[in-house]
Amino acid sequence: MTRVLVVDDEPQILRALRINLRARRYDVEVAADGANALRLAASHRPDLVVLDLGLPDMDGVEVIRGLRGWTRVPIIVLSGRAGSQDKVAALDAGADDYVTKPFGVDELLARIRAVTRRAVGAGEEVPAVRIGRHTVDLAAHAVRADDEREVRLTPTEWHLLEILVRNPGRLVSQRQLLHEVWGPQYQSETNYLRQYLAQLRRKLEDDPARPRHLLTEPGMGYRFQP
Amino acid sequence: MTRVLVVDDEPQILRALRINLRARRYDVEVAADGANALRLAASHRPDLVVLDLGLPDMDGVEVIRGLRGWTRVPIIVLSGRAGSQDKVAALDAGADDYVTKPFGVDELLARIRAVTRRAVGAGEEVPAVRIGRHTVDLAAHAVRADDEREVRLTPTEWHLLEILVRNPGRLVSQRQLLHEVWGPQYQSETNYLRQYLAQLRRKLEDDPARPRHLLTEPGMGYRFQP
DNA sequence: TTGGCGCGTCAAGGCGGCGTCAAGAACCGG
DNA sequence: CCGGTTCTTGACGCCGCCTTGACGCGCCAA
Repeated sequence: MTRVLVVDDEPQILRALRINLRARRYDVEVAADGANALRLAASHRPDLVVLDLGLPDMDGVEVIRGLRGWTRVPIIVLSGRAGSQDKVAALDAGADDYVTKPFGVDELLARIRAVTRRAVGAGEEVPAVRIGRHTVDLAAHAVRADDEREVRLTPTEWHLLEILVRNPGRLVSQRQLLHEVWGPQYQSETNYLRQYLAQLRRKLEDDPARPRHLLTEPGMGYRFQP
Repeated sequence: MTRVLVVDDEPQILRALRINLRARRYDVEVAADGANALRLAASHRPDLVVLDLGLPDMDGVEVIRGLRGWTRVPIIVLSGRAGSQDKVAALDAGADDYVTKPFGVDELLARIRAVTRRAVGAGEEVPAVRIGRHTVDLAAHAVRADDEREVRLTPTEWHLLEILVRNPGRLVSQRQLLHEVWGPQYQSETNYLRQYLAQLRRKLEDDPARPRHLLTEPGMGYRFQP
């Protein structure tokens, strides 16, 4: 059964969605604010998140980022704001769809079917990989050495490592890395990549001079080798 | 570069989308009716289809079904019809997103990024090809020998190999290879091709002196034989 | 038979890209 | 306001990739 996490602060919408989704044989969890949403998502691992952007405690886009830090679960955004800026921000933060209130329940259900249909086969991921003597736990956003010592990574280092780890064995182009970490206007500043890859190797690889997991493909990009 | 097929019968919309997408470095093909859309999709294998539902020759939902019969390429529907029924029908036929006209270009671009982002690594077909004792994985940009050893290719070698492999069994002319790899101003520098084909054979063929997969067609071009 | 063309092969040089170090700028918490 | 961390920018040596030239061979036509 498909598990859905519905995040909204308006009780009547929460109730309406719960009833409709339960009737369609979905397994429904609900949260009324961002903090609870992130907590529930981590503990219950839903197959889909329906997220209202107008939450009392934090910005909806921040919730998206919080989820995207460790999971690729489909996210459908509900919002009263129909502005182009809001849509672009939410979608680029990692949302899969954006529905403007007021919305038809039929339409929302169809969009739910659309995103979940595509998600099957994407497969559950293993958010814990090993690099040298270290374990990278994407879900916990932490790196532990074998001797229990924590390794600290800066935000940029995390962002970079995350992209590479999410594409195990695959080459990731320099352009793609620059785009995703520094923004679309960066595309030739490869010195950034050299700098941060060196940092990551220093912190993670057994022999930073001879990386075995964070590999350079000269002229093309970088590759994480499990 | 991401290939986009835009299907619309209104020339001004076609033109606006083509300009905007080209400016964002998308490779754009256009079609004005459903029959041409299906034909172009089959021959050019786009990474994304933007489809107007109001076509002169056939119903848009039929186009979606025609595509879904053989490909999981992401489909974004454009439509002037805002009715719930139309949205549900298109989405359930296999569309990934539904945008109502008039739409903001920024929003459409964001939705394009959203669906393509999800598509990478998901439903992609697995273009893994064998040459001699080696497996060429185009998606991962990697070559593995049967004994698990990685074979490293330079960017130019990759570029060349990719063109040949994407045209299995077909003759690719020297001019086309030079154009695509070195640029339009190169057309007679066949020594480059000799040089790099020899490299590829050395790295991939069992007996580089007697290639069985990377074949020369004297005076014309080269051919990849699966 | 002989010449020419096209292809495969080898070798050498230039140069761009990569890893590295270092220092200044920007940012954040106290 | 200050100290520490993080990010940005510049410089430099070196390795490897791209380019280029030269040579031999086989095929075809004259």
